[in-house]
Amino acid sequence: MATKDLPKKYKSIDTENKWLESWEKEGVYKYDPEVPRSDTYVIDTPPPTVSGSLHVGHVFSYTQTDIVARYQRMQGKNIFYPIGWDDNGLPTERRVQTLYGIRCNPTLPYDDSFQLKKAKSGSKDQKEVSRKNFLEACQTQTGEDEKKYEALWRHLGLSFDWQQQYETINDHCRKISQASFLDLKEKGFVYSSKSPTMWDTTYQTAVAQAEVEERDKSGHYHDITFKTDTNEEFVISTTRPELLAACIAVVAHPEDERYQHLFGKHAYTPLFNVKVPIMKAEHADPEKGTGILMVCTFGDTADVDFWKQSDLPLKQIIGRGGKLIEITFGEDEFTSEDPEAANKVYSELVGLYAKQAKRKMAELLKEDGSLVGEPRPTEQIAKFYEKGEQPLEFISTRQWFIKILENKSSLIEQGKKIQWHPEHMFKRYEQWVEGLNQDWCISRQRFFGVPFPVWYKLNEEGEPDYNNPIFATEDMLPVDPQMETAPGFEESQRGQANGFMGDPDVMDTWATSSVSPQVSSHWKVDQKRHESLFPADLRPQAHEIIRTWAFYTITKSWMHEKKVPWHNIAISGWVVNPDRKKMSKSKGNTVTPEDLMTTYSSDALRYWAGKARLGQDTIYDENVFKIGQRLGTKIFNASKFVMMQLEDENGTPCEVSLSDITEPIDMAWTTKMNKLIEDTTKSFNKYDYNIVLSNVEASFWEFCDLYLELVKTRAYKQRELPSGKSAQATLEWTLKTFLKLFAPFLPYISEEVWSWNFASKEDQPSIHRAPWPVVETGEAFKQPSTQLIDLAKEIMMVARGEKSTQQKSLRWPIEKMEISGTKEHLEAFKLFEGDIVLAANLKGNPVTSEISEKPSETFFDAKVTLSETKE
RNA sequence: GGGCGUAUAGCUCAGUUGGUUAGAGCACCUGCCUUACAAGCAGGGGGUCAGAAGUUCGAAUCUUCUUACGCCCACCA
Repeated sequence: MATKDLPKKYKSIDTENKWLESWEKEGVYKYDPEVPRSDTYVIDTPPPTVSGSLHVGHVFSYTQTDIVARYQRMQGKNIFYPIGWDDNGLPTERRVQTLYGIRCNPTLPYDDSFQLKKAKSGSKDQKEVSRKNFLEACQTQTGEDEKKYEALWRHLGLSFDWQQQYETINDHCRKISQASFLDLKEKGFVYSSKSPTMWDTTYQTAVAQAEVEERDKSGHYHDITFKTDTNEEFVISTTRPELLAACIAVVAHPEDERYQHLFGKHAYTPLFNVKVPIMKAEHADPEKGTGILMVCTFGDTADVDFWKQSDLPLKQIIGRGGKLIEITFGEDEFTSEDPEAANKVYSELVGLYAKQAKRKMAELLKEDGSLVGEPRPTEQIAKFYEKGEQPLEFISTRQWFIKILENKSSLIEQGKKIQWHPEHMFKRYEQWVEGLNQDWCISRQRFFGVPFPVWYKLNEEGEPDYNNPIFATEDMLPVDPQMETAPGFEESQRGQANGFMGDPDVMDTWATSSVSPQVSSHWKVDQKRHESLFPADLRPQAHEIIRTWAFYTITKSWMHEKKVPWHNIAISGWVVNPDRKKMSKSKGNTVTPEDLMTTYSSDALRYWAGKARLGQDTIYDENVFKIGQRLGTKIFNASKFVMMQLEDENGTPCEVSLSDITEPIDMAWTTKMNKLIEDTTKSFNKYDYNIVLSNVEASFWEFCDLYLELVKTRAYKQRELPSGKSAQATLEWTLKTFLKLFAPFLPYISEEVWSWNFASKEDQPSIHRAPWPVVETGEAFKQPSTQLIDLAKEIMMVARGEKSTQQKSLRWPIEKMEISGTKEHLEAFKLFEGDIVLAANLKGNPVTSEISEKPSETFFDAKVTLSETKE
């Protein structure tokens, strides 16, 4: 292409649209399954949660992975870079509920005439629909969102192989997830048990330790008087008086002087008159409250621990929905000295949410005279489900668990076998594993997720036999036990006495995400493919999910095959506000990535992401987009200019090759570029892509402002001579090299310029499949030092500085140039004197004089005198 | 309370194994239409490298302590 046909200005949006279509059409990023594992680079891409829209944080981290992928591709690797959508789980359910105004009721039958309609915003009415209808709605919605996500990712230039696309709810993922469950069961890592579990009352599901976060919560101390069976009194301080009916004991620290006389005695709870033992407990802190406290089932983890190692009864009064459930004093474990009075009090509480019950209880205690003074406000910290709004309760339910606790040390060992980038992120992993105190609860009492491939026999009373579950076999997968019949039964026996029932739960979304490498490799489905893709080379992810995604993936890979899931894990930082707090999604969405790409270009956003170090938080700063955008424009202009040097008056390109590079200053430049290639390749191999971009960027500006300025006249005016050819050959090779170095970061502008001439010259239609530059060894790169460039730079600075000080244009002629330097430096100067004369617009030749010592801070003493007139 | 990270110019960040006078971009000031680029170019001002002590001929860089901020974990009566 001749430069006269190029547009005057660079329009990124047109260029980007052109190339993203072309890449897909030409299959530039396609994975080739025939290439051996050793030449393949496998990425375990995070499947983004499909719940609305992507924000700048996604753009940031996904680009960083893409940069690595593109580099590896140019290194000649066959890239396996799939993209999946995480559409499982609560975020989708919540979104569907509000968008369509529907709610799942698993007892309803499927309605095939049901029409999905968007609900009016703000409408609180929710129509109940069957499980199947609900799941269909979820799939419709995620399908829509996924299309939007895909469009954004494509425009951002992420080099996925779109044919490897998957959704975590599809048959394949369900099959792998269920196969994983069965394999772990087979290997003895899975068990189910009924025990107190952290429970979210809003979503009515169990949650795992990893999904729990702590938040500040204001509460009130209630000082309540208890009486003992020896008619003594003491006061406990509690923030949860509503659990009084669930009190099973009163405890104080074994060495607490104040309560020695009470140990071994019993107390009566106020209002309910329940006789409970007064016991010693290490966890009671004499400094807190009154030092004596009630144990309820369950107020917190300490209660759970205490209950577990005691023989005391379990009194569950909080129901799955967070309300106080029906109980009767005088029956079973709910003993009371005065059941009638106790039931009367409790009748005022039953059906209330815990929060309401707390207030009611305060009133009742006050009337009763058991409340000392008024409740006192206090700040406390409570555990919340990360997506929930109400504090978690401990509720005894049956759940599936994976055995983590007995395998901690093996799992830490596995973590050590993986290269962490940055290295210190391993500490987070290690510390998390060390601190675990619960097995991994993988069952959730939800609907949109992967079901457990399990049924239970029902006995003659219709009660399930949990001790002898019926597991599906692998050939049945994926299976939905709610829809499909248990082996050995007829569908008519579902729910009948002596029949069967399907396990109603679904798996934690992490139970699926944690097999993402196996989902991609088709573990258990295509063994040959699995072996060629597993373990992966790279897992990119954010640091806050080291405790979930990274940990669970490492765990499962170890349990299934005693292998690490990947050899490297790259942890991206967060995008933060200037106050260093994580940018909230809502804030990030005020400016959408689409807007930013239109305003600044995809390359500009990628520039911003590429400048950030792995693991380091980055401040959201649109200034950086501007700089990236400017760089794109500069590459366009400079490239155009270089091409102009490489064609004759008719626009016909000149043929030059590396052997034409003969001028010492040109060789000094190529040598400098060689060093850049060497350094950047080293950095890239260490995943320090941000250093690569900074170095390439700085070198490129030096190329434009120094080297190009220095040799352009020679290249143009001496085009027929060897000296001109030397400059041309250097310019061509340098531009080609820069384009390749920029390509992983700025795929659009580099592809655009590549397409002008290099694509046909190098016989490689896409720069993204062109080889990464290697350190050259030919004659053109033999210049022993790069110092010539520095010498030339110094002279240029003196000339430019004088013109600037005199407020003259840079083309203003120089009358006289006097250079003093050592013999060695003057000889070096001779090598590029001609370029200086041309570039500085010097009349005549420089006057040189030899001095014995080099000036202290410069190479030369240089002085220029400007001409009187511009001519 | 435990662990990890960060602190360099007004702002955003580089600074490789300790080595002359600590760098870049943005912003600011002064100029300049130069075979591409005014979204450009040239020149300039601006820093006790968070603080203290130590190791060293030499410290932004290594050690110890302190401070501030961020994150993870623990503390939940």
